[in-house]
Amino acid sequence: MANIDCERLAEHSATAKRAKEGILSGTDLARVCRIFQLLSDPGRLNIVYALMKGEMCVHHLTEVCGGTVSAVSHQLRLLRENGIIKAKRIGQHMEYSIADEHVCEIVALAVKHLECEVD
Amino acid sequence: MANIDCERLAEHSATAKRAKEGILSGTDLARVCRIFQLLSDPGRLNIVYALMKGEMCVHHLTEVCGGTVSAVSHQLRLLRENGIIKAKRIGQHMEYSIADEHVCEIVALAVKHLECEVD
DNA sequence: TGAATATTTGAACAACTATTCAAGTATATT
DNA sequence: AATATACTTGAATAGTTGTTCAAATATTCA
Repeated sequence: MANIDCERLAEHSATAKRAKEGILSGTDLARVCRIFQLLSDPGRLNIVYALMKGEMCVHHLTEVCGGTVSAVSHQLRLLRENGIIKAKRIGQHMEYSIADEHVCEIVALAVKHLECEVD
Repeated sequence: MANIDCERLAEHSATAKRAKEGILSGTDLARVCRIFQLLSDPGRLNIVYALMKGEMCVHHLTEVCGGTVSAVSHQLRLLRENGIIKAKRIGQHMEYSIADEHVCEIVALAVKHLECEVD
């Protein structure tokens, strides 16, 4: 029997069809998720956010972001392995810098939108 | 003794000072991380991406995103508790939709940038 | 009221992740 | 060569997270 919801549910069905057609491929999905995952840790986000201000060595990054040098180093490795940052040796020091500007834009957008929210 | 790195290291130090001044506050950092964390799971990202196409009920979402109804429901709860989506009862169904357009923009940017990459 | 459909929920379990600590490598200085 | 500084790495551990399964709730319809 036709009830008041039929129209709305038909729309849902049409939306589902469109959504199914436009779904992200397995590899695209995995790549986008991986980026978000890397940015989901406070330590790593701090590092990326700090490097957006300029190049720095591990000691300075640790000073800015807190924690131990070892923990920061582990996080730097993850970010580097995933192409978000890059490293260059300068004598005894390693100079870290941003490798993927796209990721910076995503971070900048997220921070900007956060500040828009009124709660 | 002055070596070739001094200038660069002095720059690092100045960058560190700037980075320290501009660091995200504890709560801002946590909120941005939380958003990224919610988007870092393939199931949840699929859900958000699907809802960007329009409103849908749990059954349709499960059809689009795969997995079991229970798993999708658990993920919907997390997204809802964090204000990313909202729900409305329509008879026996729940109609889920986007609550935070900012998050959609972040997802859209991430997907768009992914497609720019040449590798 | 009772059966059917749609969704939620809690508990348990397996998989993953971040940190710590100790030991390792790399470079510079003496 | 020996020491100091800067950083990395591996293993262990504790905490977190996603999924599953079974049971519960909510609504509709006969």
